[in-house]
Amino acid sequence: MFSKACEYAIRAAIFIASESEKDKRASLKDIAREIDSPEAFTAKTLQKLSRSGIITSTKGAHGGFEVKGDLSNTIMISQIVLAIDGDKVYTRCSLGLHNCSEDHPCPFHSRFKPVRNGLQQIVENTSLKDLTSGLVSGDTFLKI
Amino acid sequence: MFSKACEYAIRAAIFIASESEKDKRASLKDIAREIDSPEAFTAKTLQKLSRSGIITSTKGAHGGFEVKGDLSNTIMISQIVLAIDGDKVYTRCSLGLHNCSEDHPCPFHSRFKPVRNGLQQIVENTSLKDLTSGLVSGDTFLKI
DNA sequence: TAAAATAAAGACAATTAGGTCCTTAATTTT
DNA sequence: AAAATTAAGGACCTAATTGTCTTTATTTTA
Repeated sequence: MFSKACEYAIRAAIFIASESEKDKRASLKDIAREIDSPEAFTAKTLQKLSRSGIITSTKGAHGGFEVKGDLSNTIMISQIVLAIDGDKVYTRCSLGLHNCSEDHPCPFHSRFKPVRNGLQQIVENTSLKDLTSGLVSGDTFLKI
Repeated sequence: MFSKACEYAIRAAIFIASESEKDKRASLKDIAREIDSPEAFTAKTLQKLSRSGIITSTKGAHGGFEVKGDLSNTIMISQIVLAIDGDKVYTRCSLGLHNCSEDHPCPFHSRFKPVRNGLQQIVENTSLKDLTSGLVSGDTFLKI
């Protein structure tokens, strides 16, 4: 579904947002520990999120990553997915046809469409903040 | 979503079923041509389908692959997916947690569940025959 | 100003997925 | 019986993804 990089990115973003709510920056080391991900690889995906403007990074002592302002309310999960995996999750044909469309559908097209659209709706309508609150309340988890 | 191998398997099965309806066997060469897939690689996935009992194969001149009896009515797409990709499409956590469950959910769990279940329902309730009829009638396509 | 702490960046390595090739086995046709 | 046709199987190759390591740049603290 999502690539590993994207999975790490979403989990990392949730952790970073939860720290940002406490006005703390999250260091790469802390992130990797809290989401149980490979540090250097996670760094790469965080760089992409940073370049996409979803998070900001600061070097030096007490540096790290943060979500600026109360932005976590307006950042949608779809933005993270788009930054890392592109839009292929929503657009790709389930049977791998290159030109699958309403006009030229694969045999599975009409049945698969609701699933794909459902996924798209959910990632577009779920904010980073939505996912952060469950973590903060202790109802959801980022590792194991 | 599905692996390439699984995409080819589903497309191949649909073509084979459409030929079986005409009491013809489909040769590997024909299959690869009709679904526009790499021949040798497709052969591997057809071997898996064959070992799983979903299709049967016959060697020698005028041999090839077929769907026996009127089985294409009782073969569900889920069986093909299971034979090639296993059940991870329905079971895997969207954020990659190893033990994600109702008791220990990832932040995306509750939102993602309907999508995953929707997919499962669709592949379990769609038969090979369902997908074959659109092809036979010319309404759906297996390539490009 | 020097040292420490941190992210950025690029080169590299390992793993997995996707794909090819060649030989063998089985069946049919001649 | 010999030749032709087809799938099976194994070894191999390639590309993409995932992951590591080392150096550099930036910032803060001592």
